[in-house]
Amino acid sequence: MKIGELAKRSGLSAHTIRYYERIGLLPYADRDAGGRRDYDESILVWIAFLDRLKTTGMPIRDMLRYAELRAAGDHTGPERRRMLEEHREEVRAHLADLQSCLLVLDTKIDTYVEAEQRTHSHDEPRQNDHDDSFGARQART
Amino acid sequence: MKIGELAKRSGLSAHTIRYYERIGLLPYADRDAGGRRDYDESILVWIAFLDRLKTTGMPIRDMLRYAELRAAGDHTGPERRRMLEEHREEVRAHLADLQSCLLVLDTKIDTYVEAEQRTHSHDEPRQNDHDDSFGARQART
DNA sequence: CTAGAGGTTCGAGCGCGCTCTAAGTCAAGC
DNA sequence: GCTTGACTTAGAGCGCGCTCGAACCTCTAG
Repeated sequence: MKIGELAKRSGLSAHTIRYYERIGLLPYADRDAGGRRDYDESILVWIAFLDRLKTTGMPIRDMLRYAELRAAGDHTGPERRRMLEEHREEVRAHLADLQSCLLVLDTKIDTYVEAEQRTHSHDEPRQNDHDDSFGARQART
Repeated sequence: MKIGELAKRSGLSAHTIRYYERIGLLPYADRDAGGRRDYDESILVWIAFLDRLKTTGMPIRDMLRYAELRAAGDHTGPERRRMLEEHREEVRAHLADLQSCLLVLDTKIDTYVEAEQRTHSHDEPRQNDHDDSFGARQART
């Protein structure tokens, strides 16, 4: 598989794939006679895993560390495990954070909905601005 | 309240507070006789709200848009509501994403745990590398 | 034989969200 | 009066994660 097809199948751009190889996130790919990268299906699994790490907010430098440990051999398993466990805790914490923010968003939206309902029933609009306001004080954007 | 105290109480740095004012996320603060910013307690509520938006991944340019709408007056309520609703959907989607990644992480960690158990019981270590491997192929980091 | 699609390398550039520096002002305490 | 320290401004710099441009090469179809 050439880089273009890998790009399509992995969702990364060809540019990004080359960049990842450059920094060591992806292995140095075999080249064909013309010097072009030729990939094996198996790379997709590794990219998918990297994607999970990325989605969950792991910085590239940590993914790199993980990749290095992996390349260093089987005996680094325990450290890789530790990395993932630590990361998992961070993800859980972030998840909890997001959930609590969601609740706040919900109530905030409710406030707007109620304000609109009041506006539609009787003709006097009202303010709901006791919380996140700075309204007219900010003139220039 | 001076900027230093606000920094402590809001968790932002004084630098960041000035930066937010500059770009319009925070209102232009009143200055005292000596030209120093003097804040009212109420700013904390707005900062807390911004923090939620930030935590949930809203880019600054969108927060700015929200702030502008707010400054534009009460009639922009519906659009602000729309923004928040849209944002909420993104947050929900991201949350779901994270949760599914967490599951993958869990099973990945399990794999490592099992590998370690095998290593500890009989002396022959084993590989678990059918998935995210590129092991020895990557030499130079 | 030629055109065009898609590949190569190297290195510069970009968008984001801060973060920091420099040079100066001001107010309080010794 | 002098020092200290928190503040002011304008503007440069940074770390991250790409993203793109330039110049060149190679394979394939017509």
